Amino acid sequence: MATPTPDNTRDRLLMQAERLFSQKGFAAVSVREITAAADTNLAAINYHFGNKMNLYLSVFQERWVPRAHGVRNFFRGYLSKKSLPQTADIVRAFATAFLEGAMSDDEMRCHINLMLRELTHPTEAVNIVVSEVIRPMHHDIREMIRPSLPENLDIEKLTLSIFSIISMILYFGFAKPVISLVMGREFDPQFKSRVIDHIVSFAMDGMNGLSKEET
Amino acid sequence: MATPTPDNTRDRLLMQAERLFSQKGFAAVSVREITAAADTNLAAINYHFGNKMNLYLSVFQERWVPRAHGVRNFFRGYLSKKSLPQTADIVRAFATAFLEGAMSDDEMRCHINLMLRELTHPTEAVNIVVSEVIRPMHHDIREMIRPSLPENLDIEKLTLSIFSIISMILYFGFAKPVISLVMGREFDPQFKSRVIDHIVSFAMDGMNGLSKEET
DNA sequence: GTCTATAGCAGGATAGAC
DNA sequence: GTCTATCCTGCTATAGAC
Repeated sequence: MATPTPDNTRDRLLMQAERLFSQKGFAAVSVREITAAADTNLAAINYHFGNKMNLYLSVFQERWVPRAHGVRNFFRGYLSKKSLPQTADIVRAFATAFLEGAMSDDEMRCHINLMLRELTHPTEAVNIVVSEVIRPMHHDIREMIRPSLPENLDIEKLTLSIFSIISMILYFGFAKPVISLVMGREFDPQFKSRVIDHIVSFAMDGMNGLSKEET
Repeated sequence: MATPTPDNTRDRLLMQAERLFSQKGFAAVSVREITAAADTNLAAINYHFGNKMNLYLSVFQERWVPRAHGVRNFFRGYLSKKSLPQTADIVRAFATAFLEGAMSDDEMRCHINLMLRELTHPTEAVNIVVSEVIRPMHHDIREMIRPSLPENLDIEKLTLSIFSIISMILYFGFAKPVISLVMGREFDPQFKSRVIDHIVSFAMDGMNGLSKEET
């Protein structure tokens, strides 16, 4: 099975809570709904996590962060096939890790939804998201790309470009339904790889500007 | 005053509802909170809108859509200064309309939050968002840019590029706090105009690929 | 149109048996 | 660790006075 149901109550609660929170948001999910989905009793959340908010934070600590590390490892594994990765390889690895690697569509949607919710409407969990994942991710990419670029490069420009790449990957990840609607095309594997090609070529051309001297 | 308090109860409800829904989301806001903020009684929402969900939809119809049209008008006004707008002008007008034109920071944040929430967690309101705003916006931009591009252009590529531009503008709009955190820099007007310059140059270079012949 | 009062129910949390 | 029973608060929605 892709996601075997844990035999331990605490883990079942975490798993179902993550699924439901990512679909509906913190406020829209009741503890009754979670405990029913996890096939246990109403008191289980308070016993294992103290309260609902603490369960939400635990979802980030114990499920979201490890999965983000999974994406990071997929990204690194994808890159390690190349002996001397060029910038295009790095961007492709990153886009691939998010859009078709590392996990199933549903899992990715769940993962991105939780993150987006925290970015648009921060709770305490945003600190985990930024410090454990977003900041290290930026650091990784920046240091990987930097060697291919001029030494006197404006670091701020590079960082803005990385944000641009992330913005595209996130948007093409979460706005799939809208994109399908506007383009009149299913988001099937063929289209997905077309999107990745687009992101890579758009980003590579976009980053050309980094090497140009500008006053 | 920037946002004069309407003397009519219905409009006060719409105004406060929009503010609160955009900050916390539909489920996290209670009708008590809205009616209190609108300085009226608990029954007012049911009287004027029937129920809470209908109030939410009315916010989109009567406040969100008109404001989106305001952004569109700002965009067009900005462009009309140029007699023959080039693609760079169009992208700059679009980014400027979202990031520093048309409305205050708070109003823009409110506007984008409502939209993002619908894109990531659609309710009935997503139909309004896509059909009234996103689709027409794509159409406008596509038809404006097209004359500067080769006739045999792959329309799908152009559409993907427009999505990329939108993704950057949205991301730089909603992830401001995270960007400030990662870059260690305030999102002041100076930085904002730097961001717009970045988006324009990244997008222009990114779209270079459109003219190139590719098999 | 506006308000008070309240019905009727779902929410999170807890106590205490097993 | 697990469960049932229950508390009490807060919710949406409505009835009916003014």
